[in-house]
Amino acid sequence: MKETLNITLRQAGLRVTSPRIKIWHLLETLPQRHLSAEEVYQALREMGDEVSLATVYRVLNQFAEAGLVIRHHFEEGHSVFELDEGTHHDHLVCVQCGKVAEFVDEAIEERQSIIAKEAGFSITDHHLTIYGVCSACCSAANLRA
Amino acid sequence: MKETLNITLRQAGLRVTSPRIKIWHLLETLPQRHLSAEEVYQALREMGDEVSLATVYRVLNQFAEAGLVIRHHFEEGHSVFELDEGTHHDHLVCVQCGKVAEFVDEAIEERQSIIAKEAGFSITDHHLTIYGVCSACCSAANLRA
DNA sequence: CTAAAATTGGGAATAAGTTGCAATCGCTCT
DNA sequence: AGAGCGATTGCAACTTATTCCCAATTTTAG
Repeated sequence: MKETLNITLRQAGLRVTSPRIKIWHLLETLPQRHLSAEEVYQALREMGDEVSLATVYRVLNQFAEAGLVIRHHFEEGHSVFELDEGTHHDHLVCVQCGKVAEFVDEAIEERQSIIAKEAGFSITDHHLTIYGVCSACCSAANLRA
Repeated sequence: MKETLNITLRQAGLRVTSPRIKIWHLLETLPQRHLSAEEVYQALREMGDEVSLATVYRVLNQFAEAGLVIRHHFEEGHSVFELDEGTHHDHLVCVQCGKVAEFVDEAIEERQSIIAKEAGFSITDHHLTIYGVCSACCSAANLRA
């Protein structure tokens, strides 16, 4: 896996540096797949792998540029990054706790192509995000009420 | 129309003030339906209707809260607002010229509800945006190539 | 191992949006 | 129409998210 990263970085024209390795490793191993720059920074700091915040931002931008990660703009006022595993999916975001779930729906994908074609658009990308309250937060709200 | 606004504002629990009238009027009359707070501020200033930027932000938030406008988070790092004409729609954004087109697709809407239900989410909102190159920009690109 | 080029850290700078507060305005009651 | 009170505004100071600047350090080709 380490080899893979070296090669990947080189292909992207990026030198293999400690911050880049740490950030990549974090994204690869953390169970939470969707992280903000700040969260990446904190997570690294907590595991003793200090990387300056400026560098976290720079590296995430470079990774995004190189297509290694995907940047999302949910409704929170900051970007969220996720490793690009090559498998496209859309998102369900809990507006209460911020948790993110993923899904794919062939029917929707298909309709999108049709719509774009009808409008004369040549699709480059698309983002479908469903916002709502997750089951956990729903129950919590009910208890409180 | 003026009466309508008065009533609408009252129903939202908002007093009928000059900034709110100006901003509403702007959103109603400008051909460009999708505006950022900054753009609203500039447009007003250009037509001699000064409203402080802080107030523009406050009013747009209140309008959004009251459901009079819809707030979008496209990929630009700032919110854009659009008058809510009551007809839900999603967006096609040209990544070349920035033009925004709207569309609705019942099949997609339906699938979304199903997906949310399956995930135990209680939907509050959703944004589907298709990014691509519009026909005009496509032809332009072809001519150049 | 060396030097040039890339990268980093840290703080200052910027952009977008929010907030505290005193002055002003809109609305209700008379 | 006028008074009073709470809502609203403008301004400036403050967040938050992110980028920029630059001296010091690290990578990598040779």
